[in-house]
Amino acid sequence: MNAARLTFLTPLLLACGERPPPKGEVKAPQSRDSPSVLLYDRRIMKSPPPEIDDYAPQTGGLAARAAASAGRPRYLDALNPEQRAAVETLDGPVLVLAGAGTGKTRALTTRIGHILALGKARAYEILAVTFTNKAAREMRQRVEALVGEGAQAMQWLGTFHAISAKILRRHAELVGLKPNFTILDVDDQIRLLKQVLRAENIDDKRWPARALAMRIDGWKNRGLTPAQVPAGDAESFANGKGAALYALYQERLKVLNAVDFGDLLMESLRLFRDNPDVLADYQRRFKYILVDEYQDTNIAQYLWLRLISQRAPGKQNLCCVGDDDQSVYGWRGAEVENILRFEQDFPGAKVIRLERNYRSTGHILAAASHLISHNEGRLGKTLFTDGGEGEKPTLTGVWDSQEEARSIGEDIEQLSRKDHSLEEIAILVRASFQMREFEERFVEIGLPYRVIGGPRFYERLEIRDALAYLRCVAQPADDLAFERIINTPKRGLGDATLQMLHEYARREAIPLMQAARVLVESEELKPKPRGALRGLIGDFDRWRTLIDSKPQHELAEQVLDESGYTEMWRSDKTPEATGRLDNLKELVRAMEAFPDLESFLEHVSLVMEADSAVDQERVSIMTLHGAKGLEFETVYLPGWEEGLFPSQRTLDEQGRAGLEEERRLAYVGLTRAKRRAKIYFASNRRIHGLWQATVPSRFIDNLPTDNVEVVEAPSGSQYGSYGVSRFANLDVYGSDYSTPGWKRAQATRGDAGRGGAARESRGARSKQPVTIEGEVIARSSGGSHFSVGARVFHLKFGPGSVAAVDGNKLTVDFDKAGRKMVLESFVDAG
DNA sequence: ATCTTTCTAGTTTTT
DNA sequence: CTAGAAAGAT
Repeated sequence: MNAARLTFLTPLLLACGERPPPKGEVKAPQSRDSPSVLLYDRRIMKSPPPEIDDYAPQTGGLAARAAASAGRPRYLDALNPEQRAAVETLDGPVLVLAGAGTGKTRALTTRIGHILALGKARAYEILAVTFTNKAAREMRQRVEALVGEGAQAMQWLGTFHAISAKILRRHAELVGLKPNFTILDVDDQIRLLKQVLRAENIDDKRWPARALAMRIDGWKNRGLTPAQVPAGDAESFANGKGAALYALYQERLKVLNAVDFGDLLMESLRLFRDNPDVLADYQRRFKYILVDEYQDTNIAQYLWLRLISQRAPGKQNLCCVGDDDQSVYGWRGAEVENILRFEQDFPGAKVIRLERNYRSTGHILAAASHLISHNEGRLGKTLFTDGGEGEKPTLTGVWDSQEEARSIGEDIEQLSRKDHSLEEIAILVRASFQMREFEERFVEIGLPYRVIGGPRFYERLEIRDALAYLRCVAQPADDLAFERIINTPKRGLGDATLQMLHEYARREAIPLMQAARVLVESEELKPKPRGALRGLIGDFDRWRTLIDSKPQHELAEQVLDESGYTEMWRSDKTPEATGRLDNLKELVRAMEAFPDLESFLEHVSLVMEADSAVDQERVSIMTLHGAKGLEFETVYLPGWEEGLFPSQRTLDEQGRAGLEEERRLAYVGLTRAKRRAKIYFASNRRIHGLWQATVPSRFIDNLPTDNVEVVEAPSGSQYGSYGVSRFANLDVYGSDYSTPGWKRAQATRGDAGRGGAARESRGARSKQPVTIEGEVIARSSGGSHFSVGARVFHLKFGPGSVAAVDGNKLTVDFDKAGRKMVLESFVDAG
């Protein structure tokens, strides 16, 4: 205990003005037992961002200014009373419920500035956790803008995973790891699981490694070790072998000295539980804890926070900021319950609501608020704005997804002609397959666009290959990396050779690289692979001698050239080869910014992203999930159809909770808009290659009539007139609720149909030309039920005969288009 | 060992 | 429909 306390003081002393000693002489803060801890800490000193223990208040900085004017600091004046409360309520647990666009980040960063200004804690005594690297970066920048250079001393500002990794490296030995453990990405994880499955003779056809990976992730999200996996859960995979496979996987990870993302949290939990003194250190160190996007925390993260925030009773200076209405990551383990339960979890917690919205106009806010009010499990907030009413969100029905893209494209061009910046326009889709049609259309009309969220830089094939080479150089025991590149480019080292290496490596319990080294000297291998393998090992040995003498980016270039990897793509004639070569160049360039190879690799494993330059003005196309936290003048929300949005799958798997999460997603979408929100739905959409008739989303019924305007698709549109009649159909479906999705919703949701939907759709109806509506209703309610064999005519598919009838759905064999499932109301008697 | 064909499955995504 | 992966052919 004593030792622990003393070591804890070390950084404190350093902080009081003394410069840290030169690198080589650094005394490890946690030098209790393991020599490798010391080793690691030397490593850290070199890595970015540097550990700055010598923070001193800047002369022109905030602290100084605050001290000078003994009254209330200037920066508080820029806040509204609630935000100010969020900043100034420093002691005890605080939950800030921050609605969309209410200045959440501002409150959070100002709070950090405030703590520093008052001298309540030093920068390195504040723990600030975010979910994404982007959020962390943004927070750092904004704190920096507030307090100057001091923000760099925020060494505990980062993602849950980055901070856990940092803690774990310091105490790796205590959880059976070496401090230089590797962090596996999803790809490695799956390949490792495949090996485990094969070793257990489990058919990875029937039980795919991906599925197991998902389960294991799920367990880790819930903080469950293999032994703690509930029996029922374990049953569900490979006839009850789930938990056992999980255990085997963990064993393999330990052997490889590796962790996956989930382990970063799991292992730090274990570290804290098994080593109360270590935990106590951190509890003492972090005088103030701030958590962003609390609604997205999973159970493991919640447990982690609970442990680390338990200082002396009643002194949990924990401030969580979040919005229960924006919790959209339930499917990957986030627990809305965490935020709903905050007051019970942290007794005496103060709850502060930020409800003044600075982003959207009145109508948009009203529409969004009304929509979300259909959810039940929420803490409840009422957003308001002082800004004007603005334009009403619009609702447009179109014939099919192609017309949707066409129509939105035209709309954007019109805005663009009126000097609307393309940067301020976004198309937010539910699922990424929706993006393609927009891309195709935009390419056609020459509208510059940018797809956000696609495969990220570091996830690309060529980048992963290149990284695997570098990992092998830096880390000869990295089996997964070695395996990845052993035959890339082709060297004639195929399955047979790899199999042999594996067997030998397992028998001798040594890394693959070492096994290769031994086997090359033997006669086990045929001459050809033997020579190739010897060459490869020789290359790696040579590159490895250069680690300390050559800058890492030059080394990388050399490795890629000499291995033949660059050549492989140069001789590749496929169209994407040039792009891949460019990416490799970009990778080498990105490496220059790092002090050495190791710190680069650490950065990459945690921060799987690279920033791309903003060149030209472009429209953004992204998923609703990807749009969280962003804002745009104009937002297009296409694809509001049952089955797509809300997603049928979510409904099937999560029931009512899933529906509410989807609705929150709709809320997130609407609240991204500052001035204009434009909702679209199509009557037909191609799903898995075949055209399906679709039904407008029930969320459309959740919108308030008074704040939404129904508009026709642009008149130039090919199906303009159908657009109107299709929209009239909205009422037909909206009021007879015979769709499968609706029935399911009613089954899962006790109070379904509370009348709201019906009431609202009537409003929408009043805007429609009566004649068309009458016609459509007459046709639909006239009960013209088709029977098997009847001849029918469909606008898109032409003539056909009915093969089967299922409620209002018909299976029709069309003469030209083949067999399709269509809704009864879309066909006429032929 | 590698190239070609066949099959199958198919949200959302960060770390 | 279409990308990616696994089995089959050379």
